[in-house]
Amino acid sequence: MKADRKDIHNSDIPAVCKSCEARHRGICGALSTDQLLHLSKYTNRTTYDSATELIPEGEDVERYSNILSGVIKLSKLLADGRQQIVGLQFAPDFLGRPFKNKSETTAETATQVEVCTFPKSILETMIHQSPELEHLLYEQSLKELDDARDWMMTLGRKTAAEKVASFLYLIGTHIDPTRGINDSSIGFEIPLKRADIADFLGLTIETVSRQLTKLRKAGTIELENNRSVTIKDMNVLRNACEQST
Amino acid sequence: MKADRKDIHNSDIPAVCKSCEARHRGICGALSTDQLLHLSKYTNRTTYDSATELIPEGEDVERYSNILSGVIKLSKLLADGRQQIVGLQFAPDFLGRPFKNKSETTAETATQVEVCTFPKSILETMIHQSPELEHLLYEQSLKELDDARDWMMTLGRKTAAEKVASFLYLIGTHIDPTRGINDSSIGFEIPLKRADIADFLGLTIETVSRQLTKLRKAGTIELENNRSVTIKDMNVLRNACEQST
DNA sequence: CGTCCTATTGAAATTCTTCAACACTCGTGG
DNA sequence: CCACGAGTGTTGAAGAATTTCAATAGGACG
Repeated sequence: MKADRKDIHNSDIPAVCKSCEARHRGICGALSTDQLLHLSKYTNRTTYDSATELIPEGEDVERYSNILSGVIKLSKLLADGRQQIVGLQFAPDFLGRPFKNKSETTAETATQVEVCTFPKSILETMIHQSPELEHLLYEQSLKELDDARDWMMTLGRKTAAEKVASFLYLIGTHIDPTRGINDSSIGFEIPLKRADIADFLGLTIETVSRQLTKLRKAGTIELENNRSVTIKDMNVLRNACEQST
Repeated sequence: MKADRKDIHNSDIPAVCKSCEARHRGICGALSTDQLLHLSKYTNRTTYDSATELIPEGEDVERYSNILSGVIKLSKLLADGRQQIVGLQFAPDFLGRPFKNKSETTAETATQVEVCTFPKSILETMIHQSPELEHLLYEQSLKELDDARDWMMTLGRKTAAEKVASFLYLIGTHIDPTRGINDSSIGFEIPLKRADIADFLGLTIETVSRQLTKLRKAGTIELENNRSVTIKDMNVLRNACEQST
């Protein structure tokens, strides 16, 4: 992957892009210095509060984004109010649905979020010029598809206890990119409130709460307050995601 | 979309490709006559019986395919045997996971299936030469991602009755591409047995059976035998996919 | 004709939800 | 400074939906 990135001199890079994760691990890594410069003329860095709706379901989107920090939830709504979160996105993910005017999902911030937005048209022009850019977008979609299908297993076949464990495991493995892969114990802030967790897992708030209590009483996790959790041993948690017994 | 396809003279097209749906609506539409000719040297048309495992989960895949007829199910397995079908694929879908050696899912025929297979390496070389080909593959992945997320709503938030209705609606809208969009009544063979339907919906065989009986008694469907069904009115069925009451 | 595979149906058991009460935190305004 | 209300989370008890267990039936095939 690294070899695919354009060989650019750091000095030529637009200032806003210099230390940007989207350039290192996101889609901007596919762009040449010239392209980066061109794009940066139209970009807009913005910080949003938690619980801000960025892309309403079914409405026209005029800008795409790169997520710079924070967590975004993608959700769907039924007419009677039932909700399902169909994906979580972390930095430096690309946010948007290329080649389609209307989004199939609502995108909403779950935490405070910083994004770098740019007009749809600019990116789509660049896609036509740069197969490498389209390739990176394609790769992200394939990854999202793999993730979505993994989660379908969780939604369709796992018990409430396994679902909650799977959720904590997912967050634990995504929230902090700098975490060593071998750290068996980690602590973090859960980026979602109970209602969101419930909507992500296809459960009720109460069931989520009860299962968290059960994990706490079993010693698998510690809950400092509602949001901050410590996984005592990720291996134990991983086992809890799939109780073969 | 049609304007994007290469302008080719019918006489130059390889014989096997002439009436192939993969060329009209599948990924081969992105190929020039020369490319089609090149690819066709390595293709292999095969027919498989129902319940044949084409791609085992986690194993190396050496060939990709286009589905020419029939239905393929993509599934995942937990250690204790619980199974979830994470997608169904119909003609002329492309089958395979590009840019990854190991498949994340098992691909198995649900019905008798005819495929056109070709070596992974040939396609991946062509992808590098033809951005248009990669674009079509990308578009299919985006569609699969949209479908997967739709289904996550079904798995996570719908009742058993709504799930079974959603399944019949999905099949009814995919099984016969020639069907008029306005036909309110349609009949078809359900391509999955009860156990598969259950694995697709995250239910048990018994619950599926009971819900089908309920739909039959309500007059929404007719069941000629276990496999062949008539939807009396697709609009009524669509409403049953999401009972707002 | 017996066996395997598939599907249906009933009754009991289980899981999860619903309903209800209560606790905690935080910001605001008296 | 404290009271109040909104928002969030926990816990218990009752209820509902779905699963599990068990029995039965039909069709395909040797």
